[in-house]
Amino acid sequence: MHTSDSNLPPIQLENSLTRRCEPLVPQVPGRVGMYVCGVTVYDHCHLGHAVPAVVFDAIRRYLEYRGYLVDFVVNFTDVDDKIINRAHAEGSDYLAVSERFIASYFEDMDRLGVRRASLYPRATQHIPEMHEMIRVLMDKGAAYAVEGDVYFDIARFAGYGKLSGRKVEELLAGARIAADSRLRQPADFALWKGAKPGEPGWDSPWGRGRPGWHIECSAMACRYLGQTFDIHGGGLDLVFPHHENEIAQSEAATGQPFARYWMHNGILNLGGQKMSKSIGNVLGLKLLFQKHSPDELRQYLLGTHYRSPQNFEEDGLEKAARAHCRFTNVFERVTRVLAGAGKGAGGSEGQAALAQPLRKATDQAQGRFHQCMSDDFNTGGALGALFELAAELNRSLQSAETDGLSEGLAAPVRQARATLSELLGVLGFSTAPAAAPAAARSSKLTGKLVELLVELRLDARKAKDFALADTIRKRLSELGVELKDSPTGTTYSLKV
RNA sequence: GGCGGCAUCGCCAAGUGGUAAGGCAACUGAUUGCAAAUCAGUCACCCCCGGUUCGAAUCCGGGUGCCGCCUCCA
Repeated sequence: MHTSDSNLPPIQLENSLTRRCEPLVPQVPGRVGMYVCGVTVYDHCHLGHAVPAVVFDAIRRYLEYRGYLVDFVVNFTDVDDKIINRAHAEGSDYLAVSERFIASYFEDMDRLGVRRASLYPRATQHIPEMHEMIRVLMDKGAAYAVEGDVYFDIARFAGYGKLSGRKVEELLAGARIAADSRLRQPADFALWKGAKPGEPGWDSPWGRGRPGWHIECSAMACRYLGQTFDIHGGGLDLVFPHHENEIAQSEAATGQPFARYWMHNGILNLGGQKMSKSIGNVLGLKLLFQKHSPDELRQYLLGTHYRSPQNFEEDGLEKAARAHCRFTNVFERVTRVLAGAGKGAGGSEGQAALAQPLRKATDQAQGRFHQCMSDDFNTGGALGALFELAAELNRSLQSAETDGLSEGLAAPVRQARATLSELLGVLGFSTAPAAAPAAARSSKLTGKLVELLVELRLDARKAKDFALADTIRKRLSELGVELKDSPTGTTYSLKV
């Protein structure tokens, strides 16, 4: 990994709390504490869940690339109404449900190439920490118990509304909040919910019950990252009430600022509405994996800025897949040309003139990549820079493909490939020249069989039996094997 | 109703004061037995109306449209 390089632009990010772009200055130099809201594990993940996962994965990777040590915490909400309901419906218990979907979550995220966070704390394993925070809030008079429930008194926290821009007076009116006469004001929220019969519960000073939704994040973030930490992330849809309430209860309890920077990813829409389980317009990841590779999904998700809303279109993933092909193609090509390097000495004259522009393009791409990523993690712009490098690399390879690669051009070509590969890696793509060629991905027998057909087809082409050659290519294509002829031979690739 | 966000080529999408990156699609040409890939070329005055400025997609005011949140939600 890189160490800090003073030549690189300082990292700036848009802070939801201040609504401004601010330089990232970690509390502890060289070290970033980051907490991102994970999922409530009551079902499989859909594409909407992949947005923050992939986005913050890329952010984390970039921070580490820049030399920061990142303490990255992602929570699981493993007890709540939906989990309990599902358990009831299945005749199992909440643990069985949450365990199953935590496993499913890891399965999907691993496949997506999301690097594991430093820690995945679960709500039910941090009941004592939550009790302690609630107790402090009670002692300070910021919380009150009613019939086994404990509520946070928003009137006792002066900063309430500072994240979401809401005014307490308006919340007091509480247009859409069902009036609960037991509450001091309608917008007070539960820290602890008394357990109803048949519900899971934990003993507490206020009676048997379970945690409110917001308290887990406060308790676990403080436990692992400290009362004040650097970055708190999550979906834009969590700003209110979830994150607002996290701030209120944490800061009321500790008297310290909670997260210093808040980052919110835009929401993925489908059919003009948020992709959401309750609306029913979701695309499950497991389903998408049948048609698309992890890199294609990542290309789609990182093609747009993380804060922008993204509207899912029918052919959106298809386009992203085609776009990503440019990278896989250029890597294949470089590998092929490098393998044949030295075989033909021709073209050195013309190729010598290509070396310098390629070096320059490599430097430029690197510079632009950093410039974009430093400026609030502009992955779309960064990808644009990488496409330009890919194009320059292709340009350089034009003559080398037929005439052989000259000695002088080989070095900058290797350098360009290394840079492209490295920077794609920073964004979390698995595309890389070293990545197993198609043949190695398939079972040995499949590879040998395809090679056999390619050989037979080559004989046919030599014999000018193009009808047979085309039939072989067409039939293989129908089976998901794409053949590509080039001056240096035929290569093939397997679809997904 | 309140609070936020967004509006750039057919589609996706960068760009935050100096006359519009990139990708997909399309068209023309090169290459190819044909494909694919690749290269070259073509393809936008930035939702509307005012204002500030020598100069605005970029700043200010006013509209319009879409989305999110205010209930569980990435």
